[in-house]
Amino acid sequence: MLSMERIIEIMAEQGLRITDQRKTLARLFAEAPGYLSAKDVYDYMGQKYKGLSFDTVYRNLRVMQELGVLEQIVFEEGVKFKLHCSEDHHHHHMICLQCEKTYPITFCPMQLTESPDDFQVVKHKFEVFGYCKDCREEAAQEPVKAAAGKREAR
Amino acid sequence: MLSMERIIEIMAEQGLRITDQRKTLARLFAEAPGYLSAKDVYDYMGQKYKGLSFDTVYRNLRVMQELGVLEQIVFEEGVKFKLHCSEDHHHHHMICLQCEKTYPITFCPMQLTESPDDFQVVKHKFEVFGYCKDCREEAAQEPVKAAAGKREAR
DNA sequence: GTATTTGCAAACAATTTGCAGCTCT
DNA sequence: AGAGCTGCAAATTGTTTGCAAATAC
Repeated sequence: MLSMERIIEIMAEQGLRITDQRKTLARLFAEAPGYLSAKDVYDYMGQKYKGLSFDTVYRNLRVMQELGVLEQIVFEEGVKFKLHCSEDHHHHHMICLQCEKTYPITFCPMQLTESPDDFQVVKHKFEVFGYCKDCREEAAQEPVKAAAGKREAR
Repeated sequence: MLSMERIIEIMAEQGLRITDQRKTLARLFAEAPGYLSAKDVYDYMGQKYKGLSFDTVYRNLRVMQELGVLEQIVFEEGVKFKLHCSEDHHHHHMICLQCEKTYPITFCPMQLTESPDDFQVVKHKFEVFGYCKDCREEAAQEPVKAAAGKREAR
């Protein structure tokens, strides 16, 4: 995964200016374990920069996404961002519903899927959602939240 | 797949009123081959009902979705609707990027995916996008659009 | 010094809500 | 008749834009 320094470097190489705000943003994503929404970013950055505006957050998220530093995913609950996976081999993710951390799945179902009716495959999406080990252990300690971990897998 | 009559029946059973507009809506979905956005529905319905308002469309889509008649899917381009799959066995879809028609995939990759790190799986998403036979043939006739069919599969 | 960034306000798109009148049953 | 629909206007949410002032290089 990219380090904060490397992110800044990439941005600088493209002629972008390295503002204090962008450094913080780079650090935030370099350290964030999971997905972040625009609001998450705004809330976090807002602590440090009073008077921060939402549009700047959006602008920077977009710039970083166009640069290939961030990847944007559409969840049912909205759009979220995280560092673009640098692994070059194609892979998928297991995503924790609690902490939103992702775990790679090397297996790709596409190899095993036969295309009926001459369907020409262009792209595919395979995502697994659930609870990661850490969150399950945490849940086991807090009886209130434990129930959430009990749903049936399918 | 549900027929227009069956949809109306389901709605009536729940004490919902069967308005002319809802009948048209039911027919639209019963006959639509692919996904429809709220705007698609509005545009179509608007032809017949002048003075139709967007909020009524949204309200009816929501009602039908809560009833389980429609299913809602979030694409990158926005939210779309289609009749809920009545097949009771779990399955996935191939979705045509041109006509948005869907083709069932019986194979489920989840059976073959091992969960590392004690990840407790709750749900998963597997969707394949591409061009269906019909749209490819159409594209082959129209040289302008043919290029769209040439992208690499992965 | 100059091109980029930023915050502000305002625009925008998609969706939801409150309300008064109209319509199905 | 009465509960449930509908259209209207207005509110909400999420995101984008134009502009002048501030800042990085």
